[in-house]
Amino acid sequence: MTPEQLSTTIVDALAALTASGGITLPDGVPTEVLVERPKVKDHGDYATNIALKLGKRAGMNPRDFAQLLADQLASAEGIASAEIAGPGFLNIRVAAGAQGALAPQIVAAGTSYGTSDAYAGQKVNLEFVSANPTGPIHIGGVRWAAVGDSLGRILTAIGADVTREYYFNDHGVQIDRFARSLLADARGEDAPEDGYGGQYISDIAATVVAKHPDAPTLRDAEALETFRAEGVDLMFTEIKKSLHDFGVDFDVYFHENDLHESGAVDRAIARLDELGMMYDKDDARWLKTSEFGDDKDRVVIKSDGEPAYISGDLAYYLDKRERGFDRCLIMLGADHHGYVSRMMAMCAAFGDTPKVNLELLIGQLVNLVRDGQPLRMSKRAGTVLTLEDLVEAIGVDASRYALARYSMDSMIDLDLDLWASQTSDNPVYYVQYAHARLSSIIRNAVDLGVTIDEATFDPSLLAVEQEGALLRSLADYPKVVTRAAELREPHRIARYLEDTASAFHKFYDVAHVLPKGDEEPTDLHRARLMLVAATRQVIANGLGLLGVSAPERM
RNA sequence: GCCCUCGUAGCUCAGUAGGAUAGAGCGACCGCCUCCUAAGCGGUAGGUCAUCGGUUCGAUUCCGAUCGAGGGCACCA
Repeated sequence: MTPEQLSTTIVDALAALTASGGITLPDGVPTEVLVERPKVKDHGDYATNIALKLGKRAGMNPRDFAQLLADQLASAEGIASAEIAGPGFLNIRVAAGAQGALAPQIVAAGTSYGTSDAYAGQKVNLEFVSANPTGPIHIGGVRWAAVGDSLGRILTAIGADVTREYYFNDHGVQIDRFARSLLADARGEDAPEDGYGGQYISDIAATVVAKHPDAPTLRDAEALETFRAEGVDLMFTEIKKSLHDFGVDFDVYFHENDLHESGAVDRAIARLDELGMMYDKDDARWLKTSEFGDDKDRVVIKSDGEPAYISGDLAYYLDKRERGFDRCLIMLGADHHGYVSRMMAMCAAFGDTPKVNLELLIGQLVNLVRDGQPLRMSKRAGTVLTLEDLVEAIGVDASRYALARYSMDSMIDLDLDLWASQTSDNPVYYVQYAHARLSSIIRNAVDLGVTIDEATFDPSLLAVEQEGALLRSLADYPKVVTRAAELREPHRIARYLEDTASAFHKFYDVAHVLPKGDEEPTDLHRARLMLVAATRQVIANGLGLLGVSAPERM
């Protein structure tokens, strides 16, 4: 019995009551009922406030309504008891057998347990990281790498056709600065005032010179072009590699330059012109974003005839839509939140629906802390904290878990000492340890001749309180995945795994799974082993959604 | 000045499709290893859910104001 099944059971009971004339619902019987896990254990396995919601509509005291529903539910299959509490809550206990039946279902479903078809048929474009190729991925971008990739996995799990996309800003002044910084380094000059510093600039410059020994001595324009082209290429390759090593691979690397060279920008502007969204003023061309909630209109073509930055965004968005994406999600740091209203306005100007066809996910920034002191970085000074630095300090698993574990709305201070520690302070180990313990039990079961078999499995044997709690936790998983996907909140998966790992450790503490000493395997051993196998599957599936490994041994 | 996010236990953070006694980990204190991994489990202590007001039968959750923290407000990219 999962919460979803219980919801259905309650809906059926409401329908039966309506049919028998016991209650009258003016708006009809709801299609689903909110079923919660009560905070207080004494309140039962599940609770619903449906009587409070519907009582008034039915013209009844909520408690009377709840009483009728409780009586009806008492005879429903899988329900052990239904009691009224407080103003009209219904506290429900599920029969032990009904709960335990889930375990073999999970084992049979395997990696597909928790997946659904909620987003089946939807083409989703997920853009994240998109760091400029002017330096290594720094700490600001790493959060999106971890969270974005995880979100991609989660959306895939609910049936979406996900394309991970990286927008490569290889056009404009930042690239010029990068090229000038490389050239200056190669010529042994100081870095330009507005340029980039750091060892990586010297390394790249040296690599370019090794390939083109005469590059520094060329005329400025030619030299710059050489360093630009080669430098961007090297940086691009390096960024791809470090992301790959982090477990993040993109389906599409989209180059901004292509938009300008292919005429896509002109086409997008022409399209908006047709829609009557453009006008000329002060020798510039403007987009009427203020008609759709932006603070003011935005310049698309500057008075000098050059396209403004937003022109690339217009073309890029249109391109995504023309490639057939129903939903375009873009993950950005808090320093970009000012773009939200203009991007939404741009979406509306094209005649699309903001927040449906285009969604901007804004996440707060990350600070690294070591020995209680924040680590400050400066691009100019070259003290850049990179993805590699983080991985070197705490490893890929801990990095990804730590970054995905918190709500994107909250700023996080990542304590490197904590996340590097191999102790219980460290949440990623707590979850991974549960998986290792589960794996160990399953390994040992083979040696002891305990096997799982759905045909002989007796769910009613899983009657200990901690077994019920663990089963209910496993039953929550599909809903957690759906919620995480719909709310774009991967951290819910991590928190869920911690809860489930906790439920397992508690179960482990009170229920010995395998036969001790010379004991012969019993049905109870086999039933518990089934629960262990189901739990391991769920934790492995959840860790998979976070891109974190599920170790067999620790 | 305007806009966005946040403010929950000593610390780091969950939770709010309005609900019953607000949760976890860490830190502190006290316990638990002849048998499946003690990277674990149990217990104690710790809160006016920033403040004030509003809506509601009911607000940590929704709305408004105030205070505090971070970020952002170009014909830059």
